[in-house]
Amino acid sequence: MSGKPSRIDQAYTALKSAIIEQALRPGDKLPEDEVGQLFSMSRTLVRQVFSRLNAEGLIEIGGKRPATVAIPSLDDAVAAFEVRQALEREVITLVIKRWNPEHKAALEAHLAREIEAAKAGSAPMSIRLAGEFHTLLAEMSGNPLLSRFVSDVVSRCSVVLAVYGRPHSADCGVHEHRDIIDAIAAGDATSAWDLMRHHLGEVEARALIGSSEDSPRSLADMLSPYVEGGAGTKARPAKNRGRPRLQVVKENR
Amino acid sequence: MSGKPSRIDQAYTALKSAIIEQALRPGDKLPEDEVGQLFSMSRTLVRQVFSRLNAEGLIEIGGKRPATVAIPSLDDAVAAFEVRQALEREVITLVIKRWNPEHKAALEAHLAREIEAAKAGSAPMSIRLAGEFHTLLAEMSGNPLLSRFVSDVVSRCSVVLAVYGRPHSADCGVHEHRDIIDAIAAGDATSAWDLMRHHLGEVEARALIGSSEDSPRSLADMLSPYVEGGAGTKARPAKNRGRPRLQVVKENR
DNA sequence: TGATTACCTATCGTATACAATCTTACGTGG
DNA sequence: CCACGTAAGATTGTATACGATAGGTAATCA
Repeated sequence: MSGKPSRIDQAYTALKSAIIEQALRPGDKLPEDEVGQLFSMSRTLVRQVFSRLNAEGLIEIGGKRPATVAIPSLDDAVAAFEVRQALEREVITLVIKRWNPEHKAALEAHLAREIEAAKAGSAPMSIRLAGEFHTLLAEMSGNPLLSRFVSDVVSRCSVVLAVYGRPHSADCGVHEHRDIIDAIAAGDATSAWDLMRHHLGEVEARALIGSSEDSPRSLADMLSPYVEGGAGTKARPAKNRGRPRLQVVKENR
Repeated sequence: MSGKPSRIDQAYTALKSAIIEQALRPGDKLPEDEVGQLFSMSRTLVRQVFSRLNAEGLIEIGGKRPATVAIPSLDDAVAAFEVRQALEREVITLVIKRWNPEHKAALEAHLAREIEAAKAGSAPMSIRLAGEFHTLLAEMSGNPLLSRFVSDVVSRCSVVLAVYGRPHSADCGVHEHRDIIDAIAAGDATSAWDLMRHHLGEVEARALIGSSEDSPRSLADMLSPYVEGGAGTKARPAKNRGRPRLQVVKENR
């Protein structure tokens, strides 16, 4: 599909995935040079990556402190779901308008993967796929801008879930995805809207207390599955050698 | 209001204004170091500014050529207005829900400025105020994320107008703004939606042929009203002196 | 022993330096 | 006169260097 994702894109995707799958948790610190070493790039590029992540509300940068994984306020959470409702409503309208068999096939395939992940009990995978269901739907709207906005707001909602959601219940109602697909396939916009509203309401309702214990690990450990090559312990540009000083960066507060 | 807008913010605002008011026209080139000299900052910071402008679809960066003011495709244009409809519908819903006298006063004041600008025949001012009416409304929704999205999409629509719109007709129906305020004040969501839909339809309808003549000028001339201090001919950090080599950068193609 | 202060390290903000690549202009050959 | 190849210049991509500042740590004093 995409010819050559730049290193920036790779790091961006890796960090985004790590945050959404909750390998990095809200409040975790992300020092620029450490991340740079992990991805074998200079702070200049890390900064660009951070800039993008910040624009999507996934991390917070600015005040000369290290960047941190975002901790959305309750207001932010409500706002995100409010906007999400409006956007996904439009998505449904457009998808129904442009509905075709390929769309159905793609959604069915995705749903199958969701079910599989749920059966396997893979929480990170489930979380990721649940979000991707909505971005996939958005892409079918044929409106790239809408798609971008939805992707953005879905990311924000994922972080909200990480902060306020119950630890593990993020299977996001695969059932409900099933019903939404059917309603869209039937061309029934009204009931699809209702289903989506109910579905997002359910997701939002999981915004309750969700204190999860802290187990401090190193940034390298948390990110290693996402770094190309599997770890940050090789392919460094022959500088700053020795033990890479990857220590506890986890924020315990 | 805001304590200290950083130099980055100033440059961002200046360039955004210049683009929206069509002092910079789609296709115009924006070399990093030249812009940096105009705003007395290094390319590093210019890059951050460009990154933000790019995220909002105002300029295009990337392929190792100079950044250019964006030229949205027709598809982009349609997409922007589609999303805008959905977002502004939600705005109306929320504003009605939180309606209070201060909101009315602020909108009336803004409308007065719009009328004044229209009477004075100041096209750039009119264009800017017409857009700001919608962002102002969005801010009253009390949802910062929605506000950001609306601001983003309104910017995109402004550029679309610059590319496809008729040269001067951008007074954006002050009348219609009047009616929308009234409908919201009356708490009549349905008719406010209709009015907004019609209004945006009108704006979108101006996307016809809009060939405007080219009159090559220097980037410094085009931007000088937006640079703090009024011109880029002073306060440069004691380097690269002499005549600043500001030549024709206008893209004529 | 507890609070306070001075220092010191970590980390970021900004500028600059160097390398890669595209654009443009010019000269040469058909 | 036009097409094409080559070289010079302009412009961006990436890395590094330097200065500023916040936060933590340890030593000091009551």
